Parts: sequence; structure tokens; C-alpha cells
Amino acid sequence: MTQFTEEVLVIIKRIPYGRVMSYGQVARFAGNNRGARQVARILHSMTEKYELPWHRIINSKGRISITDARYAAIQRELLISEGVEVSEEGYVDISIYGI
DNA sequence: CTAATGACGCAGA
DNA sequence: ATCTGCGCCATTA
Repeated sequence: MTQFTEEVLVIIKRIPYGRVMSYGQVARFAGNNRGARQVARILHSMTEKYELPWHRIINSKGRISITDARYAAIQRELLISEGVEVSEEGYVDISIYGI
């Protein structure tokens, strides 16, 4: 467990309800402006062990970036259940729901 | 040790 | 909007 990982977990826990952040944004907040990929991998492996709002993390284009269609669908539903508008293609208006 | 991989990001075309 | 190439870096083979 690196310090970066802990920082990332804390940052994600602080994302307010109904808002979203990008991987790169989280990485920068955690002190590593180039750690987007690491953030992605952390979420990929830690989502079931920690109670994290992992669904509030999308890519910088404001789009759901999960390759696994099943999980992508789940994330979309979770966001919608929080009042976030998500298109069929998985797009979110970051100018509204972004940080 | 090298090489491939990927829930990413950004600049170009 | 879509696609490509490059950079990045921990993890895995």
C-alpha cells in the first residue's frame, strides 16, 4: 500500500454525491499528475474491498471508460440513481457534474 | 533484465 | 465526434 494509493482512496471518498471526477484529476489531487493509469488500476482492484464511490470516476472526456460493458452499465445506473445525467453512450456533462 | 498491457490524457488530423 | 500516435508507469509474464 503506497502513500499515493492511500491519498487516492481518501480523495475518492471525498467526492460529493452526484458529482464526478476524472482519473487524472484524482491523480493530481493525490500529488501525481501523471498517475491516471495507476488510479484506474487501483479502482479496478479495490472497488469490492473498500466502500468507494468508484462510479464517480470517469475519464477526462467526461465519458465512462470501463471496457467491461457489464460494469460500465452498472456505473451508469449508479450515476443516474444519484441524479447525474448519463447518455446511452456513457457521456456525462462535466461542466455540470464535474468538480 | 525486456516486453506487453491498460477503468488514462493530450495533441493532431 | 472519431481515430491515431505518444507519453506515462505499476504490474504481470
